[in-house]
Amino acid sequence: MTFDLLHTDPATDARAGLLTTGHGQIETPIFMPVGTLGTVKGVHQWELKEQVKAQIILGNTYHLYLRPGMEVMEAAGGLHRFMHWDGPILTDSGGYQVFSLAHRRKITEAGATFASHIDGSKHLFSPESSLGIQRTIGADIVMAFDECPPYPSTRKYAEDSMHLTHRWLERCVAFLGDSQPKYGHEQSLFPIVQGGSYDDLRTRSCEFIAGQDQPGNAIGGLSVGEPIPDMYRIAKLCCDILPRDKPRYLMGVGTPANLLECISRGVDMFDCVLPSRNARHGMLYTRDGIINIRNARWKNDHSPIDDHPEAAPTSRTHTKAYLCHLLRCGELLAGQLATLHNLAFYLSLVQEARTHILNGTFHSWKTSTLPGLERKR
RNA sequence: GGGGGUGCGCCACAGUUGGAGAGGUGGGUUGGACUGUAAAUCCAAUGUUUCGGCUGAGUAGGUUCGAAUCCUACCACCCCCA
Repeated sequence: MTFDLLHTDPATDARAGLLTTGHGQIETPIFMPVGTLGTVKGVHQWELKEQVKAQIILGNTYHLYLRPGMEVMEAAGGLHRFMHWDGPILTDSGGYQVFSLAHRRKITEAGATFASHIDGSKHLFSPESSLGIQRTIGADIVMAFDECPPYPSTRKYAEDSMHLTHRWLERCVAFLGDSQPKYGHEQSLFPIVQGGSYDDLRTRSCEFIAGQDQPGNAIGGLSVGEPIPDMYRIAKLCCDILPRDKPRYLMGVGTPANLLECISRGVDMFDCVLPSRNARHGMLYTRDGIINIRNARWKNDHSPIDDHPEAAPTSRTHTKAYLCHLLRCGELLAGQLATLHNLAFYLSLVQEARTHILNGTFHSWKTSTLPGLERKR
């Protein structure tokens, strides 16, 4: 994998780059739709490519390991072939499930033992097993197995957890060095910075992670309930330390405004379930603010969902009243149209940011764009 | 025409051996939440009020200390027979 840093905005730390993987190129800054179980919920792969203009999507190690399981995955020839997606894929390591399924797991030095949320059966996720699974899934970017600690965490917990994540990282690096890709394309490891909301821990973690000299670096443990100013402060602190010549991935972030703020602090890659999950729950993101399309006020509004030229084609041809109706009726097409809308919006927003970075107009564009994004309509 | 059954809140359903309940479940409606997806999920409100209460179980009576519950009449709906 290679990363070409094309331009850095003079007024901010925003960067435009080009990431080249075994399954094609990614223009950064980029937003990566989350496709936990080998599908971005409600959206077909054709639509992802043609309408959303997704350049890379996520899969999840923990979830794909439980279902369909690695026997099926290997027989399918990996996730790209299994789900018929020929673009780049990044897999999360299961580290987020250490956080989100905390009540179902136990952490030891060896790894995290989960009681499956499906049938209660016990499974050990270790740095080695997580990376082994990610070898079988065949993602282009594989994530280190980490502990994502909750917010708030005591300093002692955050520090111990950070050291554990660091020790696990060394095992991830060793395992990857001792194993081979299964499907003939390169797999690149991204280590993950932890350290909770403690600046000195974050600094130490960034230095340790950078020292591993992997193809890219990730910032984890944010967007877990901390105040937004803390998220921004830590994102900046990390970006200031993590190497310039490698992509920086802020995991699990965020709202459209979060994206612009973090792009301006030097983040290159994002993923988040908000645009897809919230879409299914009726929340639409637009340049003019946030719409809860279920609200009574849209019931008889026959204007397009979004008439912006970069909006999803289905958002220009279908009306708010129609989507409101579908959602209230629980129709499957509602989730599809709403998800297409939000993901296309996210991708066009970061693409527009990229254009402005390359043109040197990012700062003023960001300043004028931000207020509209978080308005409630 | 005869017999049987059922009637409550926006709707449906369930429940009641006489000790009220502005209660239950589901739906609808009106809002809200959601940040490396246990989420097409979850939460709240949904008679009226001057926030003290008030009114309330088809309608009108009756029995009773006390009735949504028992009795009578009527009304509505459902089922069976003709």
